[in-house]
Amino acid sequence: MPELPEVETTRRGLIPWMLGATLADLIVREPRLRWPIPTDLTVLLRGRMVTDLARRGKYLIVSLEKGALIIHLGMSGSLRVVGPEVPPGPSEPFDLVLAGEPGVRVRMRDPRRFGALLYSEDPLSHPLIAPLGPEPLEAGFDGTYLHTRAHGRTIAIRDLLLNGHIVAGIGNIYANEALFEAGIHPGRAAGRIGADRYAALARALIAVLSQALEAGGTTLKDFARSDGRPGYFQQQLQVYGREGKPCPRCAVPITRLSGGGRSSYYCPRCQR
DNA sequence: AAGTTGACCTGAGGGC
DNA sequence: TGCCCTCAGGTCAACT
Repeated sequence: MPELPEVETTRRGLIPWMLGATLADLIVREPRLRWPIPTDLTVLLRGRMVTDLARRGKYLIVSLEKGALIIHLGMSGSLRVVGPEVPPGPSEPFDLVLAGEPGVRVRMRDPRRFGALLYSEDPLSHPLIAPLGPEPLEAGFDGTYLHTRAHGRTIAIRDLLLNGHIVAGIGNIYANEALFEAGIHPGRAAGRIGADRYAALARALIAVLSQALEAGGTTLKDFARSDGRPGYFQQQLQVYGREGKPCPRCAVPITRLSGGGRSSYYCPRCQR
């Protein structure tokens, strides 16, 4: 589920609660996520203060006085701030309990268990974080960068965009939306797209991600902000999930290409 | 090296 | 109502 805008929305929602707070406890109800939650983590974390809350791609990095937590929401994850009186549901693997009388906690919900809670002394050197490509909403990302990385490659441009080692934080929704915006067919070989079109694609990615962020992300099914509200960007989706519906630009029906895992949605007329 | 496929999981929705 | 099938926002590991 959560791509860059959803993870960033989550980060912003958590900041007022977590920044400067001390971790009183970690309650693990289900350690079997994508990687097991380390067994000694609870003891390790108690009493440590949160000094920073950052995002890298789709990863949240909770920096502590010493070390950091790395959290990934997988396909179906979300983090919510709840009081101690709220009973945990069956798909809620852990709570990060904040120190202080009310017993406020950050509760992970993750039905498919593709998420992760890991610990690292040096998160930026962690094998999951270090190889990530540039942040699309920061300096250093533009059409020239994409064009260079795509040189000579036959992989479909949609799949190149999904590779976090090329550019961080892009998932299937925003890859499809940006390709529509830029008028590029999702199946086109990445190495056969010119510099000018990569410039348009980089601009489209930045625009789509920024607009989604403003809307609080996209909620198709599972995603909730840290206060429980949904995102609203699904109302602005142009092609994703709109198979058979008219292209907003030319009214030709949107095509869905499944075959091989994740679907591509595109306008067969506007996108080449 | 680059590209493709399978694997990890649960839950929802459609067809019969 | 219920069963079976397909599909889903991610991404690593193991293949070719």
